[in-house]
Amino acid sequence: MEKTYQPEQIETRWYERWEADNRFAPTGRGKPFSIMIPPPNVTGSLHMGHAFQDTIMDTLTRWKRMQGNNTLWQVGTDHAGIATQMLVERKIAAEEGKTRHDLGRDAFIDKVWEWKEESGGHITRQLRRMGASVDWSRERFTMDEGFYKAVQEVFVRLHEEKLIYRGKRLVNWDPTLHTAISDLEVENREQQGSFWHFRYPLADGVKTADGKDYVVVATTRPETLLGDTGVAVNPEDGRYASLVGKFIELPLVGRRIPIVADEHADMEKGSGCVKITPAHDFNDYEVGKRHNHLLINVFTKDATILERAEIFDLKGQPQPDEDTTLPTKYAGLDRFEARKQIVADMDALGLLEQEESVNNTLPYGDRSGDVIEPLLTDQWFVAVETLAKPAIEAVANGSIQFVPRNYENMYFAWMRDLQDWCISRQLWWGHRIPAWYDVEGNVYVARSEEEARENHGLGADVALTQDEDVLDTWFSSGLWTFGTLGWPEQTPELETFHPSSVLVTGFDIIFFWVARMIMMTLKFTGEVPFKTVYVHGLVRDGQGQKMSKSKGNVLDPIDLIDGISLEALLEKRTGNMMQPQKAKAIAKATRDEFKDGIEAHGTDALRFTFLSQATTGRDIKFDMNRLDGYRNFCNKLWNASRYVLMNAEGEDCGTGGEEVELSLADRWIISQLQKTEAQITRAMDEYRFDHASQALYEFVWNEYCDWYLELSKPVLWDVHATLEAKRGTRRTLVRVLEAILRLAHPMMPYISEEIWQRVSPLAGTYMGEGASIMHQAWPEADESKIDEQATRDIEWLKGVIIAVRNIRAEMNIAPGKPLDVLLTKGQPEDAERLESNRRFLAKLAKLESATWLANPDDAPLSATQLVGDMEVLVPMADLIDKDAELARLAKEIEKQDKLIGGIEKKLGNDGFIAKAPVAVVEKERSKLAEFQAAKQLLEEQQAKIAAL
RNA sequence: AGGACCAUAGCUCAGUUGGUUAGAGCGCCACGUUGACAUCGUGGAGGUCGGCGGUUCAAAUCCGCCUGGUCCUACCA
Repeated sequence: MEKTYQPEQIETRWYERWEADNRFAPTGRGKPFSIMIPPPNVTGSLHMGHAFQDTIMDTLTRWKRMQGNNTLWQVGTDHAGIATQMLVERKIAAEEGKTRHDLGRDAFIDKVWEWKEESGGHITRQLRRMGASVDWSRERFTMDEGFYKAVQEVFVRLHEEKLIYRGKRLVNWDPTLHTAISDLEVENREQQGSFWHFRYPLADGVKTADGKDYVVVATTRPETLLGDTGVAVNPEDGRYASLVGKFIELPLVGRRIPIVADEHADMEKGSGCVKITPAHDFNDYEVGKRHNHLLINVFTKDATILERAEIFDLKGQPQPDEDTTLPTKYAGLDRFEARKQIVADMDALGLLEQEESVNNTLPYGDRSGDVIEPLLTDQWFVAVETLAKPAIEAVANGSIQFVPRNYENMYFAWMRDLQDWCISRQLWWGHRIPAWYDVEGNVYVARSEEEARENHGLGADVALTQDEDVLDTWFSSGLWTFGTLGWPEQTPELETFHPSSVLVTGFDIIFFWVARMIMMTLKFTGEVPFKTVYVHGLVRDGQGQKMSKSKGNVLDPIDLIDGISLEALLEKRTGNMMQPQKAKAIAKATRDEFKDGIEAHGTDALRFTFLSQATTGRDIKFDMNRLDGYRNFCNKLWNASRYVLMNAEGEDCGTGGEEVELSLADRWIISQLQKTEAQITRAMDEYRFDHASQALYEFVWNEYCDWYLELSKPVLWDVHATLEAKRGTRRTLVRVLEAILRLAHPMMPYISEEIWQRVSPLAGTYMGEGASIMHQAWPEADESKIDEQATRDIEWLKGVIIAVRNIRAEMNIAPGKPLDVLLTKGQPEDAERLESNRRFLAKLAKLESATWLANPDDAPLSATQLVGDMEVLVPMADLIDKDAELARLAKEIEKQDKLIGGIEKKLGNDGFIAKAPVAVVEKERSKLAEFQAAKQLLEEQQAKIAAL
């Protein structure tokens, strides 16, 4: 073995081997366990959030596989409609100077497929680097033929049940991308804006109660004035009661619009009057509905002003008889230009009462960066109310459990307040809506054009055209768990692996994906999509900032694995930026944080870091220092294994079941191993990967390496040790290490496999050529091997060793100088303990001799330490530093005093004695006795030294 | 504005049903090249558990208020 751990030499090799040996596929034996990967964007690349999530899924999968489950981790990618389309549009613009419209729909779609073929492997290659044990033979893509079938089927069936309908409604419109987008794709950003207070003149000579011939309304979007259909006042508002039913003469437009009473108007806000623009505001739409207003749309799809308004009733029917006149001067103006112009014109008319500066939050499209406009368009919707009921029930009755539990509240909160879901997108890349129109605009929903004709008796002479729009990506990903298993066919996979066992996902998409999956899956399979939802936090940078390309703080997991030079990192972060002006600041921040670039750490260390940070919190501040630490941990494990192999290979390890003699250390480490196995299994059961990783770390480093390996040396290097003793120690060394490797494997697959291949033959668990740790049994704790006596004895031994080391450090005695040590007082068994552990003591504490002193009064002048109530004495007649020792003792006594004081206070409290459980009181009393005894011994020692 | 979550060592985080001498890793200080490992070893320093109040014999832990932070919803007249 190499002297240090070199991950790059083993990782890729092992992954290729596992994949070639088809180790990832379900075995077909055991209880089914399945995880469906949350599909990443096919043309995207792996970010830290993916890497984190994939680590958790792989750890679960490998663990369940080792436990003998029939395990499927199914992988796949998402077509990510808008993101992918934009990417390809930008690419053809750059390379060919063309738009998608220049190419036409079919040619453009071909381009997207080409790009998918070219770049689609990127993210799956990265997944492989992370060690993901996914069944590649079952890889799925949301645009696959089979999956598209499922999508169509769902659409058609929902439509048949009238749970999908088409309507003219307000949606979040992205004027740059020309499509509706979901709430998820809207980012609310706060900023400085203006609030314009306008005077709206009353028609017909009407006056307000205080004699004015106008009312004041305020708006942040003056351009929507053109589409106003009324002014609302609160029904309780005495100031305006007389105006209800009267009219306004809408400035600039001249339209007569009514004043209505509606509780949407808040008496406290502004003047208490609010303008109503049902076609351009979600709240106003509701108000308009209550008062039967028309919808007056004044925007084009580019959010410029129309020449003539488009007027519809609330059912979306055009109203050809209405007056659509708009002022000609605004026609064609961009909404923000129109805003300026309208403000200026109102001002010129003396109707601008005030311009107020306010902070307000505006919706932005997260892809385009454009301000989202509520716009009236024809869209397809899912009526979610009936779907939501069983979905709420499934979580309420425990069929689906969230981990951590508190996310269930978030789920319920959202589910209780559902809006119908707009599923159509004005894109080209995606699942085209299975609906056809004839020339009259009648719509036929079917699985194909043929079926549409058949079902509706339409002859070949009737021209049909398919809906131009595609479905929201979340619509198809809502079908992910069952659509990928072959539904609507009743496949064996569907039978075996659905419902899936666990969904691993971030809390940010609970609403958009998790909730919709639950609704759709219950509806179409009658089953929940998954039994458990493990919700993790968001990976942030070391400062707690969200990682984003525009902030220039993203880390590529692969760079943490392989390392990257500062230059390459700078290029990655500042090259090809959307906002080049930020490059300088980003470069500086990057130089400050990574002045020498990033070292290679290997996949296992990265995975272990993620797991150790997988706590129940919502933010995961990625910690480079911990990454370093866990790389070191890998090295520790590596070197411990080197030691074991050096001492075991070619030696008698008792593989054949030969007689052995187990030392105290052997019995102790075996006992500790059982506890660790139980601990790790429990932590995994509870999804506490931080606890699991810590338990492993602790056992490997602080018990196996720090103590057991050291304790094995006196046996192995002792020429007088019996054959059985040496065999016993070697057997324990290799068996415990072999178990460690199996425990580590789900978390650190590569290093555990690499070492296991060498260790397992020695441990007698080798299954022959071609065996892999991947399919070995998960270690089960054996209670009968827990040896509390051994634990106590080792604790005693450690106590003595630490006491001597402590004296050395405090007294400035060279670490290598052999010492003569005396033990005295203590318990009757302590003398025996000394006898049976002399060789361990001698080696680990570097003693010349260790002697039991029957009569404490015979003790020479010494530096002392307490181990329980036993004294460890290092005679120091010649070299004692009186002051140092007195100072040390004083400190110790002070510490004891503090403890004693605390307990005395407790015991002095009558209420405590009367009300606390007896066991608690007893415990305090025995602690008090212990501390007092210790203090007494220290004081005796202090007196002795002081008398010098 | 409403709601949720969070606040523990210099940093990143654990801390079960209230009873622990409040822990870990990293960092820091001192010492150390014995044959697994300097990606290491040994020893050590460092916390009034955000603040105030309450419940209790007992609070890091339960409750209330305050401060600070994050997120969601809403407002965006």
